[in-house]
Amino acid sequence: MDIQLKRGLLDVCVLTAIKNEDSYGYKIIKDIKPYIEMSESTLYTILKRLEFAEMLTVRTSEHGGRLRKYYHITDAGLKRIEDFKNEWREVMSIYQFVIKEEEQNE
Amino acid sequence: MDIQLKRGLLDVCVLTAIKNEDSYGYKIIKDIKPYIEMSESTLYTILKRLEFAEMLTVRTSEHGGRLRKYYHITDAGLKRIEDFKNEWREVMSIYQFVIKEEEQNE
DNA sequence: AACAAATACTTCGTGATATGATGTATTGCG
DNA sequence: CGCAATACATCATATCACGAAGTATTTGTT
Repeated sequence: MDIQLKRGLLDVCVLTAIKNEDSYGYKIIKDIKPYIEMSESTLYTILKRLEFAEMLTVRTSEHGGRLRKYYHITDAGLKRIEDFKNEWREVMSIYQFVIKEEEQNE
Repeated sequence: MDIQLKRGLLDVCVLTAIKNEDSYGYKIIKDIKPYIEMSESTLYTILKRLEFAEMLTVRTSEHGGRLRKYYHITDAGLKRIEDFKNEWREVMSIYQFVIKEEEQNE
């Protein structure tokens, strides 16, 4: 999938993945995979960015001898998802513009 | 509108704007404006990129004493629009993922 | 026991890109 | 004359996705 097209979706996908239940890096990637592919370096970059933006909080926890960082969504994170939903109308109108012009030639 | 969300749409919007009729920078911005805002520096950067990628060709022409560069879409440009349309299914599945998870909380 | 694969997180460098700021130059209008 | 509109160009900057490479443990598999 085109990188540029992904850019506007990745942050919201990650937030969605932790919305109903706190989750950790490795699991987030696997949960999102059916919808969108994301490398580890990309995910951890995003998680750091979202933490800095206070859209999620982090809690470190031991699990089977391995370190795990659990991410928890904040109100700002929830609002981010709402904003995305509201902006989707604009996105669809742009999509319609592309499709409409297209049809004139078919 | 969120910059990241725009990134995947701008190129295709510009190509769509010149698809049915050759056009020039200033007009493209005005035609697209109802759908998506774009500064001049952004547009000319995009036009140069699309020219380099051979998705459009340029023809300079005099018009009322003023210089005008007319942009004409190529087959590769048309294919770019087709690819965008095909990728839209993936985009919508991601959108559904966000919406679906959302509904579980409402 | 040896080895691979899976789990889990981190850091660094790079290339792509949207945009503001700034500049040049002409036409048209009041 | 002055200003907005027309029309294009360049530069510096900040953001960001990603590959590469690394560290470390656990869980199969042979």
